[in-house]
Amino acid sequence: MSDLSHSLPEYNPQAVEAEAQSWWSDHDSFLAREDATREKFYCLSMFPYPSGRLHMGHVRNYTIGDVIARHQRMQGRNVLQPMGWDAFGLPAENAAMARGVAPAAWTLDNISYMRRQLQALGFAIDWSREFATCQPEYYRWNQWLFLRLLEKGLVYQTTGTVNWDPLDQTVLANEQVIDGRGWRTGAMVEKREIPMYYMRITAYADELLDALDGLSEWPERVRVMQANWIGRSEGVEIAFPFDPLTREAVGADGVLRVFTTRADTLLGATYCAVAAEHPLATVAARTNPELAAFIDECKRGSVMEADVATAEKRGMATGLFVRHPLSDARLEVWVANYVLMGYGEGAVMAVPAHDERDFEFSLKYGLAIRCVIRSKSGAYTDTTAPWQPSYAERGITTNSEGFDGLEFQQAVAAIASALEKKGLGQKRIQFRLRDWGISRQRYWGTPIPIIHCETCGAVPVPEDQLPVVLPEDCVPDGSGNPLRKRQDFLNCACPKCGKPSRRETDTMDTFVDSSWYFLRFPCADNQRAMVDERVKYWLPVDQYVGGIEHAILHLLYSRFWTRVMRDLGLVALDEPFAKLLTQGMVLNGIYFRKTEAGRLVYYHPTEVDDQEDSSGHRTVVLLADGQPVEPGGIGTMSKSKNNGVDPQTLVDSLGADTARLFTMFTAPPEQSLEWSDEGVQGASRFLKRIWKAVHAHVASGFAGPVAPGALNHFQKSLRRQVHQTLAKVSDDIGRRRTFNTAIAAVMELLNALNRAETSTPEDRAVVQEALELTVLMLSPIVPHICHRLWNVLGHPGAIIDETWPLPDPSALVAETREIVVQVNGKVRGRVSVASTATEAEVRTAALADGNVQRFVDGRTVRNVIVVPGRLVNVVV
RNA sequence: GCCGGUGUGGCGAAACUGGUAGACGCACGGGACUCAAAAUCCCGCGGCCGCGAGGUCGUGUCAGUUCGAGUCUGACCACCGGCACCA
Repeated sequence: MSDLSHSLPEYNPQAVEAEAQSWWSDHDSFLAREDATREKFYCLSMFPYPSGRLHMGHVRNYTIGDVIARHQRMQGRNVLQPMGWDAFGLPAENAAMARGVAPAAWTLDNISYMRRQLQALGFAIDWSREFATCQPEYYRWNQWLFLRLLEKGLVYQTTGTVNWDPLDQTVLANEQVIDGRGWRTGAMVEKREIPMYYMRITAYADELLDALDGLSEWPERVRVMQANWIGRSEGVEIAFPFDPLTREAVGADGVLRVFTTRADTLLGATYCAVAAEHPLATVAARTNPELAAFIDECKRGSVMEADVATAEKRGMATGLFVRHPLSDARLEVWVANYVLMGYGEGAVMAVPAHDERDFEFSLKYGLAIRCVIRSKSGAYTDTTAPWQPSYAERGITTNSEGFDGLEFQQAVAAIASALEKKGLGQKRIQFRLRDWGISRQRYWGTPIPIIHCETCGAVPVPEDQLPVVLPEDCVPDGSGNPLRKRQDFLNCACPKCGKPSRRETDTMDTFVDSSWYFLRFPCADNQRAMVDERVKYWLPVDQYVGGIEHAILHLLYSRFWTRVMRDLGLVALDEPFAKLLTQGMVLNGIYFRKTEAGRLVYYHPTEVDDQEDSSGHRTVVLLADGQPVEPGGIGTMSKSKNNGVDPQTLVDSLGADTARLFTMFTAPPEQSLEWSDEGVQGASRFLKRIWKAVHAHVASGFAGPVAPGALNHFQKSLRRQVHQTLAKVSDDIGRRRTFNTAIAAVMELLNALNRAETSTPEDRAVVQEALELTVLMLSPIVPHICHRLWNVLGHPGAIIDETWPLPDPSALVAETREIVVQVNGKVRGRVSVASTATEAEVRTAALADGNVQRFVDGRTVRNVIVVPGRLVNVVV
């Protein structure tokens, strides 16, 4: 064999990959055609934002999708795996500012580069269906559907809060606000209320929540996150009537409405708190400059929920009062920064004894604490200080006038009905989910099809004037939306009265684009309709693959949008994605130095020497100067941390198959994946081993078919392993989607094959069968090398058109089994018994084992537990 | 802060239904081949005790359930993802 190996052809990934790819392209292998007679499989990976080059997250995402698609194809399904581009968005505008190129040109360049990269990775994509969301042929349907929803009242206009940079006079995205300041100007960011369009996703809240139960093929964690996001809660809306003083200030009679899930604690309310944007706060601020200043300050804060929730609790009394709806006590109204205008009524009743936030707030400002719930478990008897989580438990009402001694449910019911009688409250369901604000004050997006006329107001663009085409030659400069300076875009005639009018310059959230792109792939060539009957054949998406970071927003919006289209009669579908796989992030080491100015400078892992000596002492130095660098742990590959790995370099050096194999082998798909250059080498080494094994085998001629009856013990046992591996790999790829364990099993098999005898024709027949099955099993994962090796093994056809093999059941039968013997739960021996052995025989054999006897000897056997085919536990 | 996840050798991980902890790979150590190196092939590789047979401890921490717990329950700690204008 060593003589032969010198003459074997070398594995040259570039040549092998180019050959396979041109075969696929010459034969249109990936073209998907509708065929009602065949079972379809729509395999979709989340389309990329064309940021410039592929990153490892893309490689991982699309390899997972490709493995599933190719495996399904081999199982005889009619597979559609399309690709498109999520082409609108902020990075194009940032690149435009940095380089002075128009976002359109930048985006299109990126797309053509990244398309070549995807092709070089050998993904089985049907490119005939490709589109980008920045093409008018696509986004016109965003506009069309927007107008349909406007008619139906599912789109409406109201004000929304945005980050405002006072120097640049522009709206900032959350990521453009750094420590409360504009990223370019450094000016303190303000909150500003501006008119925006909203989609009424809350109208579907119940359905979106209930349908989660039916998504049995979605990861549990995604369903839980979505359910919490929708956040249905049953509670009571309570009206606190204005005190005479408040009536005077407001100039009218009225009530302060709050929503609470804890109506049982109503008698413990000692004050009310409203958000800074609440009308009562505005009224009070008119005559109170100090309060006005405080409200102003609150409005300057971040609009992000995380910031609001972690900010120190602050507040100020308004001097206005309301009356307790049951006790008629006078309660003061406070403005508090922990009350969100966007949830419920923008006001809460504060029960310091039984709510942690209210408790903290009342301690700080010396407000009354009134305990009205008695602990069922006896965890506490009063709630004065300090806070314990048990204070918020549901207990028994006490100190609550006529409502004492009731359990949670009864208390809520009794108090709600008392309130209802007085006309001061009723049971209500509240969702945490808010309507979806889709207006963006940005250039690179779908224009909102509205015309503003001085006489007629906001007028929808008539259908025959769609699409409203976005001019593609603008170069944003950071000071507001460049569309506002484009007279040719702005000026138009009012569709109603014909007077000169102005076009809306806001564009749509890019989540609109990604909320229905999967419905467009089946019919991307249709210029007359948004979707057509081909959607019925391909949808739902059978397997959707994408990052866990999309678990809530993108997936929820897509589920909403699909239902909206269903209700417009456009599709006959509730849920767009039958099965979901959320892949983990790709991580790499982080290294940095702190400059004298306190700024962090990040170094790429390849620029750093990171070593640990035998005593565990870690030395990290920069290769360039030998001076120390700080290790920053491990984190998501990103530009900002300078720890990304360019897939292109890897594909150019070791090949696409190595890149694919490494990402599939190193971690299970749902977990995060740590980059390792040594691991990549290992993947490449494995491919070389397979290459060599196949060539070495055929170098001495092809073997005949296996004759199972003629095999000796060793041949049988090897063949059993081959078919066991096939069974495991089929299950791992097809059901469990644990590609890492599938690959590990094939590696084990190859190790066994390399040790196998190859002297007799029977030996060689078993090996030939094993190599053929190995190449078939690996072909979805490393398709290029398998394409070649299949031919080398003597098959004239292409492996992509082969059928997925089935294990031979007769090969799986074993004559003996090894049983583990434990004494008191500790392994003390192993015995080999016939597969057909009875429980009594297994038990006898176990007790007869020498080492087992040592531990049993002289003690009483109390119990013997026999787990058939696995182990025996002797309890003494 | 809230919601979700993760935690196992020097490292990435495996153990799928409560039943042999560490498969497979990486790194490392030893050997073969070589003038030498690389590549390749073979062997070893959780800690401690023991010449060995074997023993003993060990799955983030602390408790619990069980004949038996990485797996189930409760409390806690650390890290990661999302939090509505990044996509």
